[in-house]
Amino acid sequence: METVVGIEDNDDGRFEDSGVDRSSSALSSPKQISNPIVYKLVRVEGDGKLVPATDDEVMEVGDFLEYENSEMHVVTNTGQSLECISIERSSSGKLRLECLEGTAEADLGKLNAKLQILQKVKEEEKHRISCGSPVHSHENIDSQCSADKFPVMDGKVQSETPCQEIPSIASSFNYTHSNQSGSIDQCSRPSEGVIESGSSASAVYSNLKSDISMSDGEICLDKLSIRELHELFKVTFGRETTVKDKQWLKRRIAMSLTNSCDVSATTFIIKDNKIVRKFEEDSSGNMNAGSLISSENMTEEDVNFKDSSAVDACGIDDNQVVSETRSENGLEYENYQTGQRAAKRIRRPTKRYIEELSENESREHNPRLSISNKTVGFGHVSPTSNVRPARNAFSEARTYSTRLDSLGGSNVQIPCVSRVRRSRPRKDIASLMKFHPTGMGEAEKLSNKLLEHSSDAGSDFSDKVLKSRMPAKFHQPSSSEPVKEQCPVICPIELRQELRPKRADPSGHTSDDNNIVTVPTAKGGMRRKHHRAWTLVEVIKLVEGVSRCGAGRWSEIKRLSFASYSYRTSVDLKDKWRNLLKASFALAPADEGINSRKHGTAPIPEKILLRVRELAEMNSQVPPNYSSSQLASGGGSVHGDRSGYL
DNA sequence: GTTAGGG
DNA sequence: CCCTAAC
Repeated sequence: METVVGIEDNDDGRFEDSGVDRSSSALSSPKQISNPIVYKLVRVEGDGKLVPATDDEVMEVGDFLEYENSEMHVVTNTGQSLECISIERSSSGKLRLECLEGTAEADLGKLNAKLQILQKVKEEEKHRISCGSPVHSHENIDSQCSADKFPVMDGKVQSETPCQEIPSIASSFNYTHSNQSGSIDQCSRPSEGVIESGSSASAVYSNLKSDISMSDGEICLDKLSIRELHELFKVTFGRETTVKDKQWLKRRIAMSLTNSCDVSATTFIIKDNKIVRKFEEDSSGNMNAGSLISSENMTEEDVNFKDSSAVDACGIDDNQVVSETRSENGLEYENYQTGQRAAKRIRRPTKRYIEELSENESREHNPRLSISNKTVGFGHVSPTSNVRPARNAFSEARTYSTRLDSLGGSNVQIPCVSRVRRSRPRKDIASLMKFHPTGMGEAEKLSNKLLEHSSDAGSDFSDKVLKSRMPAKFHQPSSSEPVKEQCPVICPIELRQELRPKRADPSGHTSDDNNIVTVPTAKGGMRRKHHRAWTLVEVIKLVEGVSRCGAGRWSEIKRLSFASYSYRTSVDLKDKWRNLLKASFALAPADEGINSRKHGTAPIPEKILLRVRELAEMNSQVPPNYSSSQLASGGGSVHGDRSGYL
């Protein structure tokens, strides 16, 4: 299920490349895997090296993971990110980052938190590695944050409103990327899509890193005794843990912290002092946390954090700020939890709120997408720990939403194709046609052939052809003997049509299924509009049906003639008939019989129109506009008895 | 549920 | 094609 990725920071301040890579890879890998995120469990040695977790450790982790998973779900429900990332900084000075992914999907927030943590860690590493000097102006930090947000925004979705959490996440991602791409060579991952915006962000990030770089003090959850961890856990989760696994506890706490980011920043009493101090000491760690937090919202606190972090980097210590910002250490996390929870909680709401908003918006755009987002956000977070910022959906879910997969702090943007398809039926049909040789085309061909036989050869395959042909056919019969001839003609047509319908049906179904285009209505509701052009065959059928059943008996006509056309409703028939009627009367009386095909505008064969008119007359459906005179002109042809037509 | 009419 | 009123 989940593996824990441990990233160590050596006191040296450098990340082991391997370690980083692992983390990144692990993170990245998840996206590949998609749902199941597999993390490698790594243990951080005292020296800061990453050591593959032993079976026992794995077991522990597994328990932890499971446990977490259960919790994770809860967390996810709460809106927290599934993954728990705990960053520990051992006294030795190594920073340990643990990422846990519960089976449950991680909330965006959690992911964000993770990412942030990871970023922080990375940052710290970077700092250590690249810069020993921590000093950077907060501006940098802020800019970074903002930049991160933006990038994130871009990457995820073009969310107009920056979501605190999301931004934070984004920032975190960015950070990670930036770290990876930029300062952190260690991170195997090259910054990718996310980085785009991140580039600037990365630069900033690098700055941050420098700022963040942990000077010395590291707070390590590791340092904490199990009991302490338990307490922290209890405080964090409100329940006691029986788990004895320190790592697990750490992770959990880290998770809570991540959550806590959302929840509260209050420092943990027990560890607060240590943590706070440590945080203070470790600007980098705090910075990370701060960045996370800040990312969520550029709240004052965040700013403070950043500032503090910056300050810390500079050497200035803001205990409070530091504590908040420094989440890396378990202590820090704790602090966050306790102290910042409130802030985080506040933020969370914003997040969710934002998400919801985004979702709503996205929904408006794409219901499905929005839904998916919702699911993700609330509890359905995909195992992959995908973070979908509402923004993604928000941006334009339709086309795609970028999905951020954070694994082990690596951020991946995965474009998600919105479920909603707006392609038109035709396309689908075309596609279907491709797939199904026998599709509409053939049916049409058949119908065309029939038509050709009956009347004249329409060259066109498509409806146009049919139509063109049809008129001739109809025309002949109508001219000579509307009833009889028409019947024969019609019959073939119908047969063809029938054939076609079957074939068409698939297409139609597909269209229905896939092609349904949802159009946002002014109301905001989605309106599914699947447009299927009426084919000549259909028109013919309709005419026939009307002749048989009489106009107005649409349901019956549908049953009889359009049984195969699932996509044609009685209303559709009615509408079409209405249009036909209109068209038929619109035709110049003189032209009626013969050249009926109007200018190219009216694809419908004159003959058909004539029939329509006849039928209309018979049924006295003549549109008011068209005086009887017109009908009269057509009247000659009109004679056809309904029975005859039938 | 179907039909008619309007948008 | 969709929506709604009316039957």
